[in-house]
Amino acid sequence: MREKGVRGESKERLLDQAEVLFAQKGFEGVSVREITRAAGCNLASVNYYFGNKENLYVEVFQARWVPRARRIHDDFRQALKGPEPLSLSHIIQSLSLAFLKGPLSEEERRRHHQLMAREMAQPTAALEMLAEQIMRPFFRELTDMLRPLAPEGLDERELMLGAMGIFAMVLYFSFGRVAVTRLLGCEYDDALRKRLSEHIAGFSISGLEGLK
Amino acid sequence: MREKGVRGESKERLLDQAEVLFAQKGFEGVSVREITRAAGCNLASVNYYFGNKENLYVEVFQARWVPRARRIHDDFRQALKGPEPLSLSHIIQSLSLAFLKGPLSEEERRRHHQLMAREMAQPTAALEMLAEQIMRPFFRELTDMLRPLAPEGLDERELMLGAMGIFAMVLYFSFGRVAVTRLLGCEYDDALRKRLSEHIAGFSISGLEGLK
DNA sequence: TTGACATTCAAACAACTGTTTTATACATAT
DNA sequence: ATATGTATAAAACAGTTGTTTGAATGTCAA
Repeated sequence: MREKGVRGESKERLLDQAEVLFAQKGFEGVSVREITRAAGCNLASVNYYFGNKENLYVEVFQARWVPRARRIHDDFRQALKGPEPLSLSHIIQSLSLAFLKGPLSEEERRRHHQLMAREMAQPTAALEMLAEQIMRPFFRELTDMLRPLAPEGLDERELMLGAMGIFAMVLYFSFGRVAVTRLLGCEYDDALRKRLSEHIAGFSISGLEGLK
Repeated sequence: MREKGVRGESKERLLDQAEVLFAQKGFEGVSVREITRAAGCNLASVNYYFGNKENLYVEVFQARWVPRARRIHDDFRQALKGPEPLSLSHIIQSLSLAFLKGPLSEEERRRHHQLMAREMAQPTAALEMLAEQIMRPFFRELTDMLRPLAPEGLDERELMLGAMGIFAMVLYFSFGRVAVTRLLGCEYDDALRKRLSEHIAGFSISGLEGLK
């Protein structure tokens, strides 16, 4: 039916550019004109493909954010595959590494975390979907891994909170990079990222083990 | 000179309502008309008192956010005043308590953290001022307190990161309440807040002590 | 070639944006 | 009484917003 090279590419370009701009300036901070201009499409194409601006926003999460999240989770699982038995330290270190460095490029990672941070600060229809499809299953998987290793007698919810605390720091140090560098008085380069990742891992391991 | 009862109250009402709305929907998400309507003022009053919308935004931080931050910090210092010598546990517990419960009402606290979270995700002229006037001095004060108690040989920057990690969790569990409750599957009530505060304190104490 | 469908485009829509203007009221100080 | 500075008010400004329209493409199967 459709064979032309350009066919269907507009929709993808729209999703690409919309993701970048939404992450940068938020839903209200970007205009449809800005998105279509960046994507090299006509103004009407957003409404043609997605019905309206809000649907495009949700679709950005569905078609871009979710796959990226799956890549991170896969990267995390891969790091745990090995002959040696799982240790608490190994799990947490792999976890924070997967989110702070992981399979994404520096640019992708910032976009990913920023979109997530925006949703948390001002939830839309997208968060409902993310919680259902990604966040809840992943946290379940994670706590299932941690449970047998955690100090015995540890509350189930305490375990969940521990995992969320790690994410809190990852998100904070990632999307709050401006504040971080301003406070530390240094550049946000690879050296700092490495340091941050080590810090979070070390902090979290002791933190989790102290939850008894 | 001015005696009229209503005199000067418009400006205060504008700041009040602007803070609420900016926290709720962000700078671009709120219109000047919405603010003035909520404040019961004329449309032109924003430009009359503040010159333009952006100045109003910065002034919200200067006139509302900063004093609130000082109240929290004072509350923290007050909790540390006592005959017994300072312990690491005491400091961290007081710190997370001051931010998670502290002197603010539940409503104020959410506004406070949300405004901060927005600035971190998308820094404006306001963050420059906050970093200078509030964040940097407070973190300095905090690290000065922690230094003699921390495990010796601990990097200065490691100390700073530890303090920031605590804030990360406070911010996360506070402004990300929607995600938190959705994941935990429970209401964000006083019981949960208490639990969160205890968790962060416990987690952070072990975390900081493990940074050697 | 025909008809059907998918896609792009420029133009227009009404509604809303931040800001400015002009006029009016009011209390005070001279 | 007059002038002064402060505050409120309605109306208008020019520009942008998301969305819709209708015509013009191009592509495909019959």
